[in-house]
Amino acid sequence: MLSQSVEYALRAVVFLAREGEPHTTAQVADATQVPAAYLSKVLQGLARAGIVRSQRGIGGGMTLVPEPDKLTIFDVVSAVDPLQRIESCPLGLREHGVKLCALHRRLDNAMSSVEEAFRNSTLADVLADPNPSVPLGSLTDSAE
Amino acid sequence: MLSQSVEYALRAVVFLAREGEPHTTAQVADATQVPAAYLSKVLQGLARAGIVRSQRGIGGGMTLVPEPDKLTIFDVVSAVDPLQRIESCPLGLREHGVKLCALHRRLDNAMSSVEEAFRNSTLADVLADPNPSVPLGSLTDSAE
DNA sequence: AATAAAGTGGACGCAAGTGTCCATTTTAGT
DNA sequence: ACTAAAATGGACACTTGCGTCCACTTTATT
Repeated sequence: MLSQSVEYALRAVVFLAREGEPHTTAQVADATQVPAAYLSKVLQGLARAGIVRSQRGIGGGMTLVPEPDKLTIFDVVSAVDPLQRIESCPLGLREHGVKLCALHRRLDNAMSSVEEAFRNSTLADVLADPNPSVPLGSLTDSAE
Repeated sequence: MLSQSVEYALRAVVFLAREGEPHTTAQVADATQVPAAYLSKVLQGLARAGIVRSQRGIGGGMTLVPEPDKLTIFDVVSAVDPLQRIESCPLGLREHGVKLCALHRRLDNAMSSVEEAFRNSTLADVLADPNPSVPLGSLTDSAE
């Protein structure tokens, strides 16, 4: 339902939010268990969206731009692979104007609940979650 | 987010539920604005799942098997392209046992809300929806 | 038995998502 | 200036979802 790219992007963003300092793509890839070359593309997308800043050369790497409490899961999803809401009836029938038919109304309501849940989850929320299982095998704390 | 096949399957099922009588794939395709040859494959999937019964030969066609109030959107989605819930952390880290980390807990909660919404929508509900926009350009009533 | 209507199955083509590789560019440090 | 580190961009390969086409089988009707 959510694409691989979204999954990778979220892992990367959580990692960067937790670490704070700039990290190279290779480091992020290693910590998040994502193919480095592919993650590179995903991060480029995040950079274009202003979620991440990239710095070339020695000492460079990727840094999270927004404060973790200002960045939501929805923002990340939107940057990589936006949730597609159903705006108008896919049948394109004139009978259905702006209003959605019973079926698509229900489908879009489901999308809406997902969007809402994502909008209400900031990165700070995720990091602060009491759940003992850490979001990522934190490289620095107790990597293996 | 939901696949094209799911969209097509739902349109077909709504149509069949509304009509009652057996209809050929061509008729369903025409009424639902779906490529006939492709719809054929989708319907085969629904037939395998027992949601639809197919009858060959003259006078044959596709018929909905369950009563509309016993068939949910969830059933149709599951038959065609099941919602994939997140069972265990995709990272496969031993630290995370059965429990999901904060990130994936949130992602799966979103999936969960979608599943719940779909489980609570029967085809009968969809047909009975007060919404003026009909689910499909009903072929029989006022097709064009 | 012949015929026409209908679904079935398999092969194929196309596009998009995923993933890899490499040459190039930018940049910090010496 | 030189070098090493890092991101960037483009080309390529693989897989999957979407879609088409056609030969084949099943079946009702005459």
